[in-house]
Amino acid sequence: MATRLDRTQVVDTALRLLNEVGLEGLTLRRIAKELNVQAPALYWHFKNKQALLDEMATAMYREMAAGEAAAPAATWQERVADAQRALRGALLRYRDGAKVFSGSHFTDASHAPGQNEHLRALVAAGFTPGTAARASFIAYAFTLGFVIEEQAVQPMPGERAEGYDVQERAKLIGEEYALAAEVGADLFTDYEARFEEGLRAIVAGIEATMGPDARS
Amino acid sequence: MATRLDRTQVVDTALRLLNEVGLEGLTLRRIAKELNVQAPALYWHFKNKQALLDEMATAMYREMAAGEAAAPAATWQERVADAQRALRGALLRYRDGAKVFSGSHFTDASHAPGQNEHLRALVAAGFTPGTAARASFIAYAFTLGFVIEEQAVQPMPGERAEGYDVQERAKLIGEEYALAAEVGADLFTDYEARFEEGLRAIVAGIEATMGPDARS
DNA sequence: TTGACAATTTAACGCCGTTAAGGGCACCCT
DNA sequence: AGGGTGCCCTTAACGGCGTTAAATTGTCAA
Repeated sequence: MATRLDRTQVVDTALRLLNEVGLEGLTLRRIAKELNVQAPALYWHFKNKQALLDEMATAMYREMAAGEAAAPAATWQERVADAQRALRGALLRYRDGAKVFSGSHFTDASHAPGQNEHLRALVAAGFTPGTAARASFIAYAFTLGFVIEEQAVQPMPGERAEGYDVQERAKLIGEEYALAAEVGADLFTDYEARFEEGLRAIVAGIEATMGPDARS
Repeated sequence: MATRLDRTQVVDTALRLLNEVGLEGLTLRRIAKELNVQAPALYWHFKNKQALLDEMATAMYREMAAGEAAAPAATWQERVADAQRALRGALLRYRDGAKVFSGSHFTDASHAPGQNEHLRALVAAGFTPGTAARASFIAYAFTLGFVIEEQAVQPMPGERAEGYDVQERAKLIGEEYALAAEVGADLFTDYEARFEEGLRAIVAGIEATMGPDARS
């Protein structure tokens, strides 16, 4: 009935479906159904499920690059922060986005232009290429870990997973460990502000220990 | 034949098996076989597979706490860094350790004492409880993201996953994006030193923006 | 009109997590 | 000593998963 499949169409459908059913529910049969097709048809376009997931991760990366390019950053500090904001935004756009992303490889070189430009800007600011790359990776690791934890608690903006009730947690921990009990709200709410706070710390730390003017 | 099962025995066996077969190969049937038992027997001890994985994550956390307590840290900076070193060590001890850990909940409060003590030390150094908790979470997110990426490239110390050959990557990216191509070695090797470098940056950043003497 | 080849379907395989039902075995009460 | 009780495990089975093999359709060129 409908026109024939192509890779892009499959990837788009799979990403849309991801938000409805989550990574666990994202089966080839379910994706195929959404495309009015039988599951083995997908194997004509993708070697296996992992190849489809890889393509999905690459698509998410492209969305990130688009979001990043929108605003031209003045300083290297803002550029590093903006890149992480764009990455977090792209990951949050999809249920289990961070897990899908971290579990996948890029198969093509479509990330190279953006990455190259990012490094170029840091080098222009005084970083060596190696230091620029390692510093960016540190920021990337922070963002990835942050969003993985964030999405464990808030699968989608506005939703809340079970088992992370702050007051319940406090009761479970008990009075003996009052400090640990009291910080529940600081750990499981207000991710937006806490990400910004983390970004400030990461950028300041890179500046102090790896930056163009670092004393080391 | 053998003596009866208990939860601890199942968790220990599952963790040992994890290193042989990885998270993907860690099936209930395989675990049961290792215990000379049929798969449904495990359901007497655990509500479902996730409950077993949760217990495995908790066991990993206990190993971390043990590794951390070994060395008494002098400054809050060293304490934060030591906690992350211990966490990374615990995650690296198991194949896919970071993924298992990040995908699981603690079900009991056995993490409370260590967490409480950690916060207590930071508060004694001049942090507010909330700031101490948020700063620790930032460091934790970095470590988690770092080890997830590390284990994607090096599933176990000494091993190397396919698809991360530095020279192949450089060839794929091509000459047009020389900077991106050149930093391959900075991104996919020498994780030990790069983790320490990241730790220095994180701690310095926390100190500058959230610490007891931060200007804000 | 026929043949080739791309794209899909049908059928099946072995594995997965999980549930239902029943059986053995230790222990306790009389 | 005998019978019940409840823990712990087995056997059997279910539906669904990713994946493969083979047959089938649709499309377009010669």
